[in-house]
Amino acid sequence: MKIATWNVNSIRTRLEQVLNWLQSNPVDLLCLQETKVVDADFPRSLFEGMGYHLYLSGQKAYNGVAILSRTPLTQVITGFTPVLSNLELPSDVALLEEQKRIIAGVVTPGLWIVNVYVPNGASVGSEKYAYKLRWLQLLRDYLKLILEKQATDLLICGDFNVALEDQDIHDPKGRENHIMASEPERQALRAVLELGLADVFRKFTPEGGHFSWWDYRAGSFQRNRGWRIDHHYLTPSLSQRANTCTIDSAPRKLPKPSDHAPVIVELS
DNA sequence: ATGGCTTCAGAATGAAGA
Repeated sequence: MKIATWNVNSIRTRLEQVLNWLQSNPVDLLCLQETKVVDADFPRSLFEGMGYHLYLSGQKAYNGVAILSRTPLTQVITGFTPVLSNLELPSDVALLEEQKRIIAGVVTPGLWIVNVYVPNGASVGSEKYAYKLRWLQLLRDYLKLILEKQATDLLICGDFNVALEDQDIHDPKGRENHIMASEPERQALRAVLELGLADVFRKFTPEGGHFSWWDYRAGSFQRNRGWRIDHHYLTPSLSQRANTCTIDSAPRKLPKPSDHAPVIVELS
């Protein structure tokens, strides 16, 4: 089974590229972020024609996530509240649910897939930064409940907008005050992973210098000045089943690319 | 360089991304 994550920066703008990529890379599951379209306007038909079932959580202009799956998913949920609803909901949950950033479902009995688009956070100390940290806190609560009550195995993938290690950044100088690399962001993501999730890319590639995002500006891709911020995190028994995890930078070389590259994990 | 580029929305020397 192959599972890919890709922040496409608008599915309508990237439609042809995503379709072409799927033709060459017929993954079983494709998790998309930044679809930037309401569900009614999502270009479903060509994906359905390729045999995919679509599960969407989109909004106008910003954010938006989708899962494309060759087999139907069950128990598909969007947002945090379907999982948290039996608990006392935090007072700011409505604010955190406004932005469409999380969708999950069951692939096979006991195997959950979660697709996230973690907030960017703008700049360290900003209001959006606080929102990002709070969002990661709620993500932890959400995953804890799924892992305790529902999942035997879980894979969470997506655009995390955090580089956990300095070697995931082309130039980590000044990273302490840089969005996506500050210590509070790293700690917030580590707290999520402490539930028992591991970065499967590192199982195969211990060294740094591998990136999944390159800024559009200043020729960053051509100079390979990138960041590794798109990840697959797996529970231990699922991680044991992983055979490869690769970043496909080919789509980043095309005209009018997304600024992110797809990341693919293969499980036996 | 509070820059560089790209997207959407809608008419802003815009907001947001990362």
